[in-house]
Amino acid sequence: MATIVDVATRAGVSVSTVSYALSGSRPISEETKQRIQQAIAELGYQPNKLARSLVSRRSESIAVVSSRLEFPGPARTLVGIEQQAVEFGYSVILSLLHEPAEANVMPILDALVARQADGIIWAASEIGDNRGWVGPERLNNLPPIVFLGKPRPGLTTISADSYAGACIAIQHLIDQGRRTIALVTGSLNHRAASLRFAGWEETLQKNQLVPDSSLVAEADWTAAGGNQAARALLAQRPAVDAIFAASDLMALGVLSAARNLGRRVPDDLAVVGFDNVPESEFYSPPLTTMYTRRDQVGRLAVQELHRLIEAKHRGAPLEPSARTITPELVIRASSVVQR
Amino acid sequence: MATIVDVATRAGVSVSTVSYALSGSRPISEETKQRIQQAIAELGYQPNKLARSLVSRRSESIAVVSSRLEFPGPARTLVGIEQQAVEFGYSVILSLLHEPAEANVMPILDALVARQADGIIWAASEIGDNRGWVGPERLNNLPPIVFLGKPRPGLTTISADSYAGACIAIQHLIDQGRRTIALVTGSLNHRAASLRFAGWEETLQKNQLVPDSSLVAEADWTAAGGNQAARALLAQRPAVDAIFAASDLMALGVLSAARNLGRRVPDDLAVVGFDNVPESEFYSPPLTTMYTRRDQVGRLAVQELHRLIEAKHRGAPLEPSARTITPELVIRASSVVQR
DNA sequence: TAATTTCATCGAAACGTTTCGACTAATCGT
DNA sequence: ACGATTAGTCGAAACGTTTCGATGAAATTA
Repeated sequence: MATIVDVATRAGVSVSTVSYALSGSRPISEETKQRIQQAIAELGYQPNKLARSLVSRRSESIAVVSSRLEFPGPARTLVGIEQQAVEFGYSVILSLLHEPAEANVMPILDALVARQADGIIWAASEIGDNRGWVGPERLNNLPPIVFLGKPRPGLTTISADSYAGACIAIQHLIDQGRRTIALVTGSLNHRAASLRFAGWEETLQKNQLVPDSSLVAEADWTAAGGNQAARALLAQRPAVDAIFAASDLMALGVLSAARNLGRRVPDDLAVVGFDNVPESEFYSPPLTTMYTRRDQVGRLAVQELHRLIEAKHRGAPLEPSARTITPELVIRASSVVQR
Repeated sequence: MATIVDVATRAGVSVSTVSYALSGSRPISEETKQRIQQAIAELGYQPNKLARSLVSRRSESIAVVSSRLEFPGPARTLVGIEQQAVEFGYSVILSLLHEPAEANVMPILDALVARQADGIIWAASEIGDNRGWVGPERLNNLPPIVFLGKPRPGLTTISADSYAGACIAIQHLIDQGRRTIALVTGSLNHRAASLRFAGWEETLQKNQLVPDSSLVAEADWTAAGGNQAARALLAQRPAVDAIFAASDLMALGVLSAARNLGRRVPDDLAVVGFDNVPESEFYSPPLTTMYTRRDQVGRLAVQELHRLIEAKHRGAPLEPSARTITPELVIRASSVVQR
C-alpha cells in the first residue's frame, strides 16, 4: 500500500505539501497539484483513515448498538441510520446485543470507545434493566449517545410513542363496537411491550371496560408466539371479540389461530397489529395496524447524534433533546365489518 | 481520555513496560503488573485501537457490504455475520448499497480500504453488472473478500444454491400432479432471480412441460409485487394450477391474490415460496417453501474470511474456496391437497 | 569464580497522517 | 525603492500505540 510519503517522493514535494493539496487547507500552486494528482493516480494511493483519525481525534464513524435485527422494525431503523450516516460522512460500526442482553453491555461499550467511535446510537430494544448502566459516571467517559426508546430527562432520545399508539389502536376497536378486547403483548420485560400494555389498559378503563388479566397473553413478538397466545386467550375467554397484538408478526399468528378455531375475522373477532410491516396489507384478511416510519426514526437519530458530536467537538455544551413520533392508525379489513 | 503514557507515569514505569504487561508478550514482574493494573483502573484507561492498528497493521474489523436489509433474508445473514465476527474478535463495519446499485461501488470500496478493513464480505445482492468490478486489477489492491452469491473460479464464495432449490420446488409441484406451473420471479436483473427462473424452466422441460413465457410474471420481491404478478398471471392463463414464487413475501402476495380471485389454495392452486421466513408457517394457508439457513451462510462467510485474512497476514497464498448450501424443501398446506 | 543465561525493564524508532512555525521569493502599496 | 503582505513550500512535532535492541541485575552453569 502506498503512503503519503510515496506520493510526496514521486511528486518531488514534501509530505506536508501533499497533505495541504489534499485538504486544501493551504494554497498550493496549480502545477504542483497536478503532479501530486498524477502521483496519486499512478500509485493508487488511498489515505489511511486510521492515521488521520489518530491526529484529528475524530474517527468519522458512529457505532450502532442494536438487537433483534431479524425483526422488521429494527432492520428498517438500521437502514435509515446507515443512509443518514453515509450522507454525513460517517462509517457505521454495528454491534448486536443478543438476549438475555443484561450481561455483556460493558465490554461492548468499552470496545466502542476503544475504536474511538465519534458517537453511539443505542438502538437495542429496552429489555429489563439493560439500560441500567446509563448514569453520569459511565456517560462521562463515553462519546455522545442517542437513545432509541423511552424519553428520559438529560438524555437525547428518539421514540416512537408506543403508549399513544396503543391508545389509538384500542380506541379504534372500541369505536368499532368491540367490548371484550384482549391483548397479545410482546415479552413484558421489553419496555415497548409494557408501554403498549399500559395503553391498552388505560384506554379500556377510560371507556368503562375492564382490563382483566385473563384478557392478556404474553408472547415473544413472533408469529408462532402470537398464534399460541391467541389460542390460549380464546380458550380461556371465548367471548373475546377483539385482539390487539403488539406487533404485526404476532397479529399474523393471531389471524392464523382464529382461522383454525373457526372464528371469522373481522366478523367474530377484530384484530389490530402494530408496525405496519409491508406484508400486513396482504395478510388474510389485510391487517389494521399502527404505522411508524422506522427509517425516519433512524435518520433522526443520526441527525441528533451529529448535532451532539459537532457540539462536543466545538467544546460547546451538549443540549439533550427528546423527539417523539406518534404512530398512525392504518385501517384495513381485519378490524372493520363490511356491510 | 487517559493514554498509555498516563498509565506509565502513574505506575512509575516506562510506556513499553505497560504495553508488555498488557499484551503479555514479555515477562513482567507480578508486583509491577499490580501497580499497572491499579493505575489503569484509577484512570479508566482504554487502549486506543486506532493507534494500535496503525502499528500492528491490522484493524481487527471486517466490512460487510449488504443491501436490501429490510428483507428478511439479508437481515438474517447479517445477524449471522455479526455473531461470528464478534466471536473472532472483529468489529463489523456496515455499508449498504441502494438501488440502482451499479453506480457507486468504487467509492464504497475506497472508503473500506481507507478504513483499513482486514477483509470484506460482499453480501449485496448480485444485480445486473454490479459485480463487474471484480477483476485482478481491483482485487489486488483490496483486502481479502468473501462473496455471497454465485460461485466463480478464483473467488471465495458462499452460495445458497438457488438453481437447485428451484428445481426441488418445481419437482415437488409436479409430484403433486400439477401441470401448469407458473413462476412469479423476482427482479430479473437479480442473479438469484434468474437462477430460480432457470430451475423452473429446466425442471419443466425435463418433465415434458412447456415453460411458456406467458407463465412468467416479474415482481420486485415484495408482497405487493407478488400480488400484482399473480393477478396478471391468472388473468392471462386461467388454467394455471400452481405458482412458484421466488420469495416467501411474493408468495404471500400470491396467496392474497388467489383469495381475492376466489381460487382455493391448494385445491385450485398450489403455491410454493422461497426463503422459509418464520412467518410463512402462519400464512393462510401455511406456505410450502425452500429453506436456507441464512445465519449459517453469514457465519460461514466470516469463517472463510478469517481464514483468508490469517493466510494473508502470514504471507501465505490465498486459497479460494466455494461453499454451496442447498436449500431444503419444507412442505406445508399450500401445496398438498388434504383428503 | 568467571562466563553465560535469564529476567525485568527502558529508550527510541516506527506506523501514516495533520498541522504549526518557519523560510523564500514574488507581489503589493506608497 | 523599501518595508509589508502573500503564495507556496518545507521540516519537525505530535497523535497513541507496539516492538526492537540494549542494559543491568540476578540466577545458573562449568
